[in-house]
Amino acid sequence: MNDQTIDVDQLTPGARQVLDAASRLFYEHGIHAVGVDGIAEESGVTKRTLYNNFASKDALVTAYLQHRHSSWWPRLQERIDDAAAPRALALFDVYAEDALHVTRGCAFLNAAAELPTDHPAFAVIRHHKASIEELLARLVREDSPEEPTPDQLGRHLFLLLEGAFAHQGVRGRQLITEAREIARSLLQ
Amino acid sequence: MNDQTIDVDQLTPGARQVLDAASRLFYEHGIHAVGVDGIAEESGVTKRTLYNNFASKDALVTAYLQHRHSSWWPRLQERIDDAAAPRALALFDVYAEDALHVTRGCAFLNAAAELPTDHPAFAVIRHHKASIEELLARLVREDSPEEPTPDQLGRHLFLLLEGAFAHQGVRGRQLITEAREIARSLLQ
DNA sequence: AACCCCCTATACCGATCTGTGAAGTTCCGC
DNA sequence: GCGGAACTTCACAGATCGGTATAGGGGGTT
Repeated sequence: MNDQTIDVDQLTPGARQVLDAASRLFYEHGIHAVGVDGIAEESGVTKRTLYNNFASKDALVTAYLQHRHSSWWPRLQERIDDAAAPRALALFDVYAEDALHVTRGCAFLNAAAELPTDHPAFAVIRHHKASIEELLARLVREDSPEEPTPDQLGRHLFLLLEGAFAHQGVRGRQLITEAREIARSLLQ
Repeated sequence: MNDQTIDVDQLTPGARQVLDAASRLFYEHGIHAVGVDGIAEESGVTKRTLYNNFASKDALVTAYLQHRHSSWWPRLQERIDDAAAPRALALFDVYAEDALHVTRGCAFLNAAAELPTDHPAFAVIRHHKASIEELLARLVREDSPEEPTPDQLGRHLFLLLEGAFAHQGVRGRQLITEAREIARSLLQ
């Protein structure tokens, strides 16, 4: 399924440093505001090493989002597995915890705001958001089988979650806890 | 209140062309992806004229968002005035109509994703979003006085609206109509 | 030993970035 | 017809952009 995911453990040390530095800088300052010179300097590696490991800046941007998704997703799954019904609230909990260091909102929506829709990374963005929406829909179907319209409830929770997350960089992190409270009341 | 708004009618013709072209390009391609050379070329004026009317690219970015808010807000108010209760749904209607040409989601959230938080335009972004949230809260208080927690319902609608709008560039425009349907059911 | 891979350093490419300088033109109100 | 605002063209500055070139060092495998 995820044939494109980045296996961090098999990256060369230099490549790992490049990806880490690029992730920090892209998220903090935006993609177009960060140059490859800055990434190389921040990662303690020369541009030659950067281009030995990543074909282009665009490829590095794609790897940034792929890695962000593929390292976060198992952590979310773990929290879902440990949660009691309604497990959908576990997503809000994870987002609320992340909010302490994820101070500029959703990295995927931020990237979508900057990239052309035919950029290779755009497929990663769509995959990430579709995964979350499908996960919420499944959790609602399984945990609230008496619900007459589980699909609509799933989308309802998705909009609450993403609305709060999208505004995190503008409004701050209390919005996500308010969204969780609203979601909790919806799930009885 | 709005001492910083741009009065389009008293801009010089060249300045107006610059602002229009910059607005198109900033929204379509992002702020950092667009250079002043491209804005000058697209607007049919020279860079000299651009800098005679705007102190810097940052000032032009700020004017772009100020104008976008100050030209859209009266149109929204008009629709609110003409709407029947619950008037909050009129916001969803306006967003749904805008979606036909506003294909890359919210210009203010997109800008917030690219700009540093101390950029002058960031205050415009916060003002815009606070205005919408306050408007929704007021409409709910006035139209649904029987509601036990009108503030929470207002925030609930805000999150639905903004969640759908934020995803418009990724998921397309049917999400906003689904959000409207959910909002309608919440308002009975 | 030879080889290969990954790394280093430094210099360079053409293009583009924001912003400025100087000088000349068009148009409008007085 | 004059002044001035707004415009034009052209050139340029200094920096930075993404990306490449050359040359060599360090360590592990065979």
